[in-house]
Amino acid sequence: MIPKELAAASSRPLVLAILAKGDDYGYSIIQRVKEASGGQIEWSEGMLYPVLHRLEKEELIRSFWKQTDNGRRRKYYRLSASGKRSLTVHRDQWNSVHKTLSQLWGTEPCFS
Amino acid sequence: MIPKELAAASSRPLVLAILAKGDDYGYSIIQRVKEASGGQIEWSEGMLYPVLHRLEKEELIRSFWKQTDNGRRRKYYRLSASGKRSLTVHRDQWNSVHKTLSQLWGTEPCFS
DNA sequence: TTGCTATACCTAGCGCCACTAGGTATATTG
DNA sequence: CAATATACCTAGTGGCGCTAGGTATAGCAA
Repeated sequence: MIPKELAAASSRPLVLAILAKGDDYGYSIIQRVKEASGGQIEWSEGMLYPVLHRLEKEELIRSFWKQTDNGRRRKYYRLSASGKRSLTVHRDQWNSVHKTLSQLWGTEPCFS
Repeated sequence: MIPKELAAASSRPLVLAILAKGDDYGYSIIQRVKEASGGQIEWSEGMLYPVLHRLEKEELIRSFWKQTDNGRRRKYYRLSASGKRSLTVHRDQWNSVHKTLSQLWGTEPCFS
């Protein structure tokens, strides 16, 4: 279980990172995060959708509707140019904090 | 500049990690964090003191007053047994998220 | 037919927490 | 005798995860 503060800090970077790999929609993003984290991170819909709406409002991502074969509709999101830039900023900030924490924990800092 | 969500996620782990190295007081903790982060993380007092009070309320840390030579008083904090346990939990949660992010960013995950 | 589950979207209200913007007090320095 | 650094505190605000609901379609089983 990931505490809410850590969830808040990682939600934007995670969504941006996933969309950097290709367009995706909400329900699928939740499953991807769970998969990528080995089941450690389990997002609720009530957590993700507001994040997506905020990112779209900030124009870091754009949305468009798509129909599947069986008629079910999905709202896909695509990373914008500024979203790509934002992703690297988030990554640098994260790594900066991670380096500090690793150092204090007495383990080797991770420069990746 | 570290965004507020990332600051929120790292404040507890950072304070616990610093106190794990020895007793310390508020004003000094702010400087230690700035130093340890290479100037990247600059905490305000209005951010740190509530954190310390919360941690004390949760009994993860304990406080005691001390007089310096020049007569100025300082409120020192010490990590409790449950605080030490909490530190490792925070570290594991952090590393879990970090591993996921690193993986999605396409860099080698950091297992430290 | 009638549920039940999975998929797929949405939001109002609550509570936590960083941050702003103040306040108090003492020691040092110009 | 101000200005700065040290050292503590807190009320109010806004952002955001989360709970707990809602809507709707597809597929499957009783």
